[in-house]
Amino acid sequence: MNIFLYNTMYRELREFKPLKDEEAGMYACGPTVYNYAHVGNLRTYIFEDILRRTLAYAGYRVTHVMNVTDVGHLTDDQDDGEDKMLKSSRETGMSVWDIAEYYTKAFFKDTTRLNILDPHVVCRATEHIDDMIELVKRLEKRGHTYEAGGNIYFSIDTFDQYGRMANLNLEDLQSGARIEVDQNKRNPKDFVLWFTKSKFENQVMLWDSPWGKGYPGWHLECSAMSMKYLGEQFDIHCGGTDHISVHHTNEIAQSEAATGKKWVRYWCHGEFLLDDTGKMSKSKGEFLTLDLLIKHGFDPLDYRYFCLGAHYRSQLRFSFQALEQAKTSRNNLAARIAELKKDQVEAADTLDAPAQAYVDRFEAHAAKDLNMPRSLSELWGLVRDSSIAPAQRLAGCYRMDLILGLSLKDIAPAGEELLDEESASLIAEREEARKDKDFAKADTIRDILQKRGIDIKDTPSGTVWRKRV
RNA sequence: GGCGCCGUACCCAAGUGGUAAGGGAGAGGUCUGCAAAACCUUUAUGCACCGGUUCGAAUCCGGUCGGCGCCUCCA
Repeated sequence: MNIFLYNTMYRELREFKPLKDEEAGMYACGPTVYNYAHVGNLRTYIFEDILRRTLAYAGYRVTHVMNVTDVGHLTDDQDDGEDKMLKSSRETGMSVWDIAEYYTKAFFKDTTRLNILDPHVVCRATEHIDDMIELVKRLEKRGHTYEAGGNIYFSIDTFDQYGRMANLNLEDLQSGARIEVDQNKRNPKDFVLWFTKSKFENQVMLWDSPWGKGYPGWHLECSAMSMKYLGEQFDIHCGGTDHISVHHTNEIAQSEAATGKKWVRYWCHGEFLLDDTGKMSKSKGEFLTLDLLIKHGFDPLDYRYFCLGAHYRSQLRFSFQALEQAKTSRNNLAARIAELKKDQVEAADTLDAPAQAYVDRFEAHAAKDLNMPRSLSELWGLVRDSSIAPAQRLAGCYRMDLILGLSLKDIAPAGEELLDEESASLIAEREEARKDKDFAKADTIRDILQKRGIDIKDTPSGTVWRKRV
């Protein structure tokens, strides 16, 4: 299985060839834990999960590293704006450390519910300050830094290829210098590596450094931690599309300037999920969280399925109507899987040619830049191909689910779902009514059961029911 | 201003040179006490519009109109 990924660095699909045979190292930009994740954030982690699962499916030993940004950062490099962690702390009365802990837990609770596999390494910025300081020292030694106004800056003019991935034109950037306000910067796109002057009162996250007590610039952690866990050169770095022009651009500059080596081989970026107003934001009060979707009656996997319906590099507009359609579709899929499992049918150990043909196409679509809409379409094709034996179809579906992550194995066989007593007695009562030809009563009970999430089917061989997923 | 993207059926959404995947919704049929499910049939001679290239274009090129994202902490 040869995987092709769209590489932002070259703006084209390129075959994935890892640094080391059989191994794939990937670093994913993780959350800043000052608030709950919104579903737009989560879309990106679903994309990364698909990437990871596809690599593993293809036989690579994957090392998936993700950072957790638990250091408060300025809202921009101009030293204005607010520190998000501090802001959250002030608003909730919790300490910044507790805030970080609380939202980190909330984040992983969400990802777990979405069947997103835990990264092999989760690294917290606050636990890697020494590594960041070491990196700044290396940059200092190589002449890429300068001190001004108490802060240590990275000088982008000392790095040849600055802005290459983002197609930034340095002269255009320079011309914008006149309107910049930070007099400390030699070039307006220079960025801070280490702050020693905090304008914030109550700044509690401070560390000693050769340049004084302070805290790291926000690009630093990803460079320092990714290299620590994956080496100075590694295969894949991914994140949201918004990171291309600033965050990743600066990471590349400081990483490659420090080592003198090419850093990352494949850059993969997930597109945004939009809401009605366009961009999703956390600053508008209530925003779309996974919990909110659950409150509206959706299963987290409905959202995962919804995301699978669009390609990760396409913007996707969120709407409850579209999510509702995804939910229905997933439910129908589960019903078919349940039907295949009926009568103790087990997945076959090996695939015959007809089922394998579907799996082959599925793999081809996944391998071509993670085309989940197409892959999903092959799943549907297999599921409803009645010329193929249930055991074969099941086996094929399970294979596909290794990448899709829809928990198809967990679906109970038709008629074997757990049922609460009340529903069970309602079903029995309805049976009686039908025997007595009291169809009005039977239909009323059927409606009640419907509302409880139980579908009723009267077949020639008796009544069967199914719990919607 | 710089970078980039999109406009495909009623809805969501793939497809980037060879004649429109899939899902949701709808319609007809078989079945049923009625339903549901399942199965069969069905819903874009056309992919914003106008030109061009080509044997052939939703796909390439040019233009027009419309919509969007990033560039500032954000996935």
